[in-house]
Amino acid sequence: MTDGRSRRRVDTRQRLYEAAVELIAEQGFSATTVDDIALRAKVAKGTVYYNFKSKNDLFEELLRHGIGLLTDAFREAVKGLPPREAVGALVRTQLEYIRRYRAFAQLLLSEMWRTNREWHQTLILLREQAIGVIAETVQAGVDSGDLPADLDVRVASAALFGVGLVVAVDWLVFQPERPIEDVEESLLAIVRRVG
Amino acid sequence: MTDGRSRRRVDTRQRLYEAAVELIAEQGFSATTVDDIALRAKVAKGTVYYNFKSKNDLFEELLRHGIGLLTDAFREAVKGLPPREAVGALVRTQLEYIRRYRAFAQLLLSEMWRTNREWHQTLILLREQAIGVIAETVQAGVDSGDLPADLDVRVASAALFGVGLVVAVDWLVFQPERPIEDVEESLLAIVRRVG
DNA sequence: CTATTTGAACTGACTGGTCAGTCTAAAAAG
DNA sequence: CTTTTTAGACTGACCAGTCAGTTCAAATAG
Repeated sequence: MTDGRSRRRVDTRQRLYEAAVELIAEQGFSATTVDDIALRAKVAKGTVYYNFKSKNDLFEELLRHGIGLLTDAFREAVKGLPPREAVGALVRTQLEYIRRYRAFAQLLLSEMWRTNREWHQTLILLREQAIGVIAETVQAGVDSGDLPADLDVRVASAALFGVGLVVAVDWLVFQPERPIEDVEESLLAIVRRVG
Repeated sequence: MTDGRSRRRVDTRQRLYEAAVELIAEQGFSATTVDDIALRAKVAKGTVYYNFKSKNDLFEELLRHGIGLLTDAFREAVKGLPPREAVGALVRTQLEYIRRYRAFAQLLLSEMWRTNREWHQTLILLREQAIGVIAETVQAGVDSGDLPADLDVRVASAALFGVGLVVAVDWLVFQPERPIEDVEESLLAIVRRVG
């Protein structure tokens, strides 16, 4: 499990993830070649195909991996918090995540609303997963009376997720010099109605 | 060029725009081939190259065309309106625009925050153009005291633009059966703090 | 301790297909 | 007449995926 062999393999896969995520964030999936990815990961092309069954497969696993980290962070952030504070915690967690995994967030923003791609079904599932955690929190808020009873939980949660993504990525791409506090404040100001 | 002598040519270009925008919205720029575009536009491949100097060029002109329409609509919408109502009018206009030019909005959402593509500079300029109109309105609101004086006009305008885009496209892609009124309401609820 | 074996991990040249862009000659439109 | 469109063959670059061969690290034997 953790002997030298598999440690090496895990390491290689990690390097491939990192190379792929950066390139795809910048150029998009189709414009990124497997040779590019291998080159940036400092690995032979064959190694990519030893570790993943196709370019598509690499990308799907990448999506799973990245969104898995995000939903874990969400769950951790709201654990034991009362509804009112929980929504704020989700926003801060998302922002923190996007700052840390900037390239992944950029990639997600670009590919999330694309239909007609092989991985679209996977993405729908993963989206459900992430928004699901938000929805639980929002629902708890509605139940406890902290949030308005007529709030459409599904729509509000999806909007919350999308808004955070777009505002944060816009910040990273077009105004990276602004401190994160400003962005957090803007985002919370926009979202205060819901949260 | 557009003075009636070439009505036929304008028509062909329009058909090419429409074909390209749909395909690129679904699949992305790189995954869309020139042959596909020509086929869908019911035009010979050579005609594409008679009208545009390259695939890239076609795409850039498409961006200019689409964002031009949006900024025109923005300007028209706020003409003569007091600041308070003007922001609401912008939101409604953007939503209306996205409903009408769904594919273009989807494409914009996917390509807007991509760096390292040939058209990135063009996109920055066009973004400035659209957000500029919003910023004028927001600034007028701040000046007139309708909006808080400490509001960062630039950030707020960019957020407004991005939020509208992502919420509307999310609606079109994932919940198309919902009536537009719901979405407008959600969006206005989210944005009420700013507008 | 050193030598040998094993299978997992990795390599990179190669293949078959795809695609942007070119070109032609001729037809259609205005 | 000129401008625009057609049909489609062609080229050269590029690229996903393959595969026969190599390296490596750990296990086992001597």
